Amino acid sequence: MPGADSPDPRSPIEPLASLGRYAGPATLILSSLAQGAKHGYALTKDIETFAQVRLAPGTLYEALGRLEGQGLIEALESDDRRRPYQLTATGASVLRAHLGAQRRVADIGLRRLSRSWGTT
Amino acid sequence: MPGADSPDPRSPIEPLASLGRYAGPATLILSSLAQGAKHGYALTKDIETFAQVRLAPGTLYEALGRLEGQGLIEALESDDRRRPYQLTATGASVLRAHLGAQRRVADIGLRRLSRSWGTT
DNA sequence: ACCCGGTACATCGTTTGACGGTATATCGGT
DNA sequence: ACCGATATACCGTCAAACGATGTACCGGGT
Repeated sequence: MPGADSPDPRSPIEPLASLGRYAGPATLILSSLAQGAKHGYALTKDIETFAQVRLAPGTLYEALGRLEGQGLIEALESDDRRRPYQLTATGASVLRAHLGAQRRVADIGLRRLSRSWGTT
Repeated sequence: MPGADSPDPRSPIEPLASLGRYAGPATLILSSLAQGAKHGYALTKDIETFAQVRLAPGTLYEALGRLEGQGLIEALESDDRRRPYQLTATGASVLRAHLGAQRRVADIGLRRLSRSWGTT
């Protein structure tokens, strides 16, 4: 029986997040921008769609500021009130390395899981 | 050095971490335990090996406490001074869901990257 | 014309996780 | 006996994540 008598399963098992502070707003933003330039609000929506994660406005805009300061993204000047950002070459290579590592780690974990906790 | 004309590339592009606060000590710990029960120090070493991430002692033991409190892992009584932990059934299913989601997101990001920033 | 909800961004205070340093103790090898 | 590796615990600090709040503009419906 899926342990129901344990101390404090504080949240009901949401896939991402739910493991303490969610790890990667930055990763999600960069992954979204990998598709093409977007402004903040569009990022929120896109991320919500492809990752099922809702970033709080504070999280989003603060992360954008940081990523820009690190040269991973850059702002495009806007015609209207929207502030679009695009990935820089550095950003793309950092993201590639990061996602690669993340994917390798996830694969290892999943392999270990099926060995000891076989779904099969 | 790579990309030196941007504002503040604060760290030199280490694969994991380097994107602000690293996201997933909890994930790493659970993934390590998916292989079998381990005590704290052994976890540090294993994680260092399979993920190239060095968890600070504080990070490790505090995370262990939280994970136990959430019923995702449980302590085994020890013969000596080591405190081994093992994954619970809940922990295994949470981990599986999390790694699955993480892997899907990573795949999407990588696919987007190769479309717009072709590695090929 | 008016209102309302969606779009869009900025800023602030609080919480909490990540981190590293320090302390402590034991064990094995030389 | 010493020293480094093993092993855990307990801090204080810092920054990131978050939600709330505030602002403002735009378009559609009534």
